[in-house]
Amino acid sequence: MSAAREETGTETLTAPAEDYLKAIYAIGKGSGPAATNEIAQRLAIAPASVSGMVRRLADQGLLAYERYHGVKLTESGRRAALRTLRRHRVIEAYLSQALGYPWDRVHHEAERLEHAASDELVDRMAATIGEPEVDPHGAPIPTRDGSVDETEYLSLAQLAVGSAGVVVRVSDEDPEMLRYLAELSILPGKKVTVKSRAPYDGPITLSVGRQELSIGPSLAANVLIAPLADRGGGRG
Amino acid sequence: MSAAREETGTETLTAPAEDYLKAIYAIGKGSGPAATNEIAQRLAIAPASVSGMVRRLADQGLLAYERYHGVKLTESGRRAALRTLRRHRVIEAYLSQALGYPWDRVHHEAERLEHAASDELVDRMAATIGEPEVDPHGAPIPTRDGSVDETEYLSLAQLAVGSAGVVVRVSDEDPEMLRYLAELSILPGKKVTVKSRAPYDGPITLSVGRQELSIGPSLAANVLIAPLADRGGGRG
DNA sequence: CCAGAAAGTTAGGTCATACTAACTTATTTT
DNA sequence: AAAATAAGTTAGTATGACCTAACTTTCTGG
Ligand SMILES: [Mn+2]
Ligand SMILES: [Mn+2]
Ligand SMILES: [Mn+2]
Ligand SMILES: [Mn+2]
Repeated sequence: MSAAREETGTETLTAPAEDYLKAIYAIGKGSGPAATNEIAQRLAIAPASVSGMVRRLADQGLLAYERYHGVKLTESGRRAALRTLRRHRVIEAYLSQALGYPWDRVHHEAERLEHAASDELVDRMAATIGEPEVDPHGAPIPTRDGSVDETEYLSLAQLAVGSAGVVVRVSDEDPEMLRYLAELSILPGKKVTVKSRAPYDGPITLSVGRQELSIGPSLAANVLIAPLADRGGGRG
Repeated sequence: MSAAREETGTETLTAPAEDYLKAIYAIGKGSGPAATNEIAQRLAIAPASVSGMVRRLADQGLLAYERYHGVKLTESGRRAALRTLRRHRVIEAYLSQALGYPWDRVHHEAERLEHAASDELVDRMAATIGEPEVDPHGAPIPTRDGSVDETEYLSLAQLAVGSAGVVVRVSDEDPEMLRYLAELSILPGKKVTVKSRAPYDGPITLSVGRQELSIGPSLAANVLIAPLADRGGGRG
């Protein structure tokens, strides 16, 4: 076996490479293999381009790649992904807490800064705002040494009718959605109770605080919940 | 004249393009033309590569380029250069003031962040630290609308023996030099008096506060001074 | 189990940015 | 003013990252 250019140590990754690794990590959280098409879709890139990039990343020892069968992160790839994820989330938290940046725009800004900020800067940011454990959307921040809370939560769309939970996390990419969630006051930390769910992708009615409201299932799918132990938490 | 692709508006500049524009601005402060070799040297790039890049920037309407005779910034190029310079210096000031970043390392960090930070972020940073007018090395920060103080100062190497001045600015790129200057307490705002200068590039003796010290001319050339009006300020 | 659909790859471009080597133009020196 | 030197450009190559079009492999459902 003619060993390809293995990881020689810490050759610096390009911004696109870091974004690929993050995307691959996000798909199947490092467990299952990530499909070319899904990577392509997440990054808004043609599948053909993904094939090419994936080969390069595999040559660098960051991915295990089997032609026609998707990719998985290697240990080294996972470390790199988590390093970028930490940067991204610390930056989001810092922008939000230290600079009053609105929560619907931190993601876009962090998406570029994550590739430019040094570890030292990121650590200083984290220290300055008191070593936050989650970003403004509730996503857990990996630690310096590369561990993360990988708890999987139910989405609001999966929560059983009648049960209650606390919003732990919302998806962070769509500014318009974030503004709408804030308007409805569906925010990390808020307690919600599912009142009803209409069939055939119908609206979900819930109470947040003292208000009652009704949202569509695709919005609900973007809100993750930690169930409060009362009336069972499984899918309804 | 077959008009090349003129500036169509605000096509986003790449990081290398922004660095070229900054370098060209720094050479001859927008007045004289910048020589290919000098651009190459500042950016640590081969002269041949500069020829290529300069042509592309000229095609974008950012430079006036005459083959074999160097380049000048156009109005649009100058604006772009000052936009990047503002980002760079605000970032340096912010890192230093808000995050306690040491002054010998802010430049390196800002050199990357300047290409990733949005105008909004830079403006928030500036606001947070009270709209600074100079960066940690004393360089003036361009305003949002693109004006800068372009006062030219004498260097400590040019200051007449016997005359005094205030350190306004030191060059910012070499961390080791910056640490040494801090050690000698040659810092922006400090008053210095030139006591003597030995011929043939000999050491320059000066007093800073109550201490007397002696530095080489190449270090002195990196320290800019606002003369205090007493015993004439011209070259000695 | 096999045809059609879906998924994925290769082939062949493009663009930006850099390099070295070879050449051309400009400047300086004699 | 010619020769020598310095400065600058072109030619040809490489790499990374993207694209579309055409092809191949895998999956699926009848
Ligand atoms: Mn984000
Ligand atoms: Mn990114
Ligand atoms: Mn600087
Ligand atoms: Mn830069």
